[in-house]
Amino acid sequence: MLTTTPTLHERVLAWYDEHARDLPWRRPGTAAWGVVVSEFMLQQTRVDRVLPAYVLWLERWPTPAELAAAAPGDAVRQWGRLGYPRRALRLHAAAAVMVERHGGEVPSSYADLRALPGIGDYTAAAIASFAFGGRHVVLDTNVRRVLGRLVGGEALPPPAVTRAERERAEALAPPDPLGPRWAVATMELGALVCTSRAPRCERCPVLDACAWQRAGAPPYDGPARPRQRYPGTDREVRGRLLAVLRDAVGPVTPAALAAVWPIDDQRERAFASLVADGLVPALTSAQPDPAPSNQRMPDSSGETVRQQ
DNA sequence: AAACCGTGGAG
DNA sequence: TCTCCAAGGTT
Repeated sequence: MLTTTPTLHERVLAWYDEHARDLPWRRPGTAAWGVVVSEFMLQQTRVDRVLPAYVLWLERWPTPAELAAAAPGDAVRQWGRLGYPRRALRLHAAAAVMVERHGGEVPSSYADLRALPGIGDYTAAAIASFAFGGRHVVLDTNVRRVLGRLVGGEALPPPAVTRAERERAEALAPPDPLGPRWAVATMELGALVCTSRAPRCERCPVLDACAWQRAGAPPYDGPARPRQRYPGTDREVRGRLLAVLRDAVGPVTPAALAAVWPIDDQRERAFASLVADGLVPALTSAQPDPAPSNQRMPDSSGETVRQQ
């Protein structure tokens, strides 16, 4: 019988068929909205942390319309400690646009998706591909790393997406029959095998074709990657303020906020940025439950004030 | 276009 | 322990 050696594409897809994780947003029948929610949550957040949050979110808001009808503050609270809580506000805003301009449905085209708040190049391509079967170049950190090693022969991709990377990804897009699965498969390969720190090259289905491996797996030598500091920065202060505001059952006193960080001007600056982002307004707007009026609530100018 | 925006787990 | 960084987006 006639056998031909599998192509690189076929090998990656075969690997995916055997090793892909069973993630809820990949299950057949998942609504586009589920894909949207998963993609927002997965922005800079690992799968294992997203899983429980994803389930709870969809139980509470199974459709864009239901989220859009909720208060933004509820979205931020439901977001919990996933991180980057502006994503919760943007997801809420995106749901509102879906209701207002797309009949309550998730738009299927890349252009319409790209126009929604919180959706950039990657997320638009991902939703269009995964939820609607479109074929787009999906260039996330995993794909960038996989292609960078496999084709480019480099340990890690440069700090920002380059044109060369995009052209390389387009050149490698498989012919039609393999379709949009190429994107998920390469992402999964990057997540499980071709990892950033300690790649499991023994398990790689295309090890023999890897330019980086062939070159002896040289270390990264590109431009310095910006290191993200956290301790002592405004981000840490924001995080602490957020935790207080998010977890508060009733009104929040200025003293409770002050207790979070001892440096007054830094704390006030962080607070002001939370106001500007809409996070403080969302978290301190009148709740349906507790009685309003003379509650002491933070204000936009400083942290000392009361609710209207 | 460089810097900023949370949080937590892995190595 | 401490560093790195994780399905990015926005300004």
